[in-house]
Amino acid sequence: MTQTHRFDDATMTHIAEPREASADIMMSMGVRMAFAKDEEIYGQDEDADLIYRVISGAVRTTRVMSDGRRQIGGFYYSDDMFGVEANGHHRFSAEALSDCIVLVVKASALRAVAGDEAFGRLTWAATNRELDRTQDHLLLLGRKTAAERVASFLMDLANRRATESVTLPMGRQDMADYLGLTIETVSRMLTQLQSALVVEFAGARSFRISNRCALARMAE
Amino acid sequence: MTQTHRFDDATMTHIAEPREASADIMMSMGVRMAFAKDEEIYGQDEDADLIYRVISGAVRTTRVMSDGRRQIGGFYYSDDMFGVEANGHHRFSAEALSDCIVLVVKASALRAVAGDEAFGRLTWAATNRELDRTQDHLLLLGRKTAAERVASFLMDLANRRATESVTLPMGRQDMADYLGLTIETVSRMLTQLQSALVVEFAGARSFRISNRCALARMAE
DNA sequence: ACTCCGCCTTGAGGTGCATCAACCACTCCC
DNA sequence: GGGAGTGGTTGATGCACCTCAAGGCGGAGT
Repeated sequence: MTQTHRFDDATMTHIAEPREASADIMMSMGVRMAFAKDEEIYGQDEDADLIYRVISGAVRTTRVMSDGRRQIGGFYYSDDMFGVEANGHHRFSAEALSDCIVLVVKASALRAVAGDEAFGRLTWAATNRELDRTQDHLLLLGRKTAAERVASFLMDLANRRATESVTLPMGRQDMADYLGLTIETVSRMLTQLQSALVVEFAGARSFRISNRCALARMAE
Repeated sequence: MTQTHRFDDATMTHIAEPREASADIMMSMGVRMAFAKDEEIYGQDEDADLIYRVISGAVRTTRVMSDGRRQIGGFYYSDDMFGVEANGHHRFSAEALSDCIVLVVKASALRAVAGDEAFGRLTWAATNRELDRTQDHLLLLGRKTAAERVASFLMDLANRRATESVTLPMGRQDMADYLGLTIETVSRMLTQLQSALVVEFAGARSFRISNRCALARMAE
């Protein structure tokens, strides 16, 4: 979990400033679009001339294999940018995790107005945050046990939020497809974490960390 | 495997030009360094003011958990750049896969000489290729079976090379740590692919694809 | 040739997670 | 309230991969 802390620090320092600087421009140029839960925002292999930013709700990016196996690349919450691609096409598809509102801006237009400099900073920061997250995710999928994956996931989520009680914006299937597990295993690990008095659930979608050290230890 | 093809195409079109353009500058500014097999090139969490490029031999990047479990992030071969970081520190460590020669350039100096423009293109291209590879890797680790992982790996390797017979530059342990498996499982899958007449090995480190379609199908 | 050594393969057995199948808790709608 | 739908949990069983333990094989040194 030192990885995650490092990443969070980076978000605070390097990225917050340029993100804020260009945020106003995005806001003024962008179009707000509403998406219903599970609605597709863009598809895998589609051309990507738009960049996106979550205003409210949450978004997931997914890649699906021919036989239906699904891998979720990431979750995006308020103020997170997504859909920034360099090669001009999307490598994942994006779907609304819940009903949500997304700010959509035409990349070429943003570049023209904000200038190459600011646009570059913006996309660079987004891409880099993405790479960082993906690399942590890689270790999780490659080498962590089911219990560690679930613990890591809850830890990450709690770190983003900073509130006492955390709401899970996604269902078990989405957690499973992010963690490379099945819903049943996710469920079992969650009850296991509860009986170990590490986290405490109020309903299926809301939890509190009872023992942060223990959770960090379990996340490796 | 469409993913991988897409990536290869992208390398050819988008990236080849700027990479070549800045290559000369890197060559002229850089220092050639030799590393012995398994020698560390840089360490995880070290500061990153240098960028690297493989001249000969090969390199791996790794992340190690406290209890010794290891995940390999990627392999780098001739002309591949690695070690390009945005936040100024390395998220993986890098080690020589074999005796190798690496071109090392100070990032800040390269930027000063080549100009922000060219430097930006170079690092952007490198980061983006990295993200692309890592995202494919994510699906592999999250959702593919052992057989599919090994098949994908051989396919990728063969696609990079374009020669009839392909030499594996790494041992079984490195393959395993890249694929999220154990050496035994990797070995078993390899013999399985051989008995299915999909690939043919000449010794442990060299193979030929006998049936490319079958291999592609097995890689999903 | 012989032996040593690192690397790879093969086998036997165990286990962590998947699979299959109930069951439970909510919510919605009549 | 009853019934149906949706999402989550729990249990029994199976299997894919891991673990542990022997070999086999090829290169380097003598």
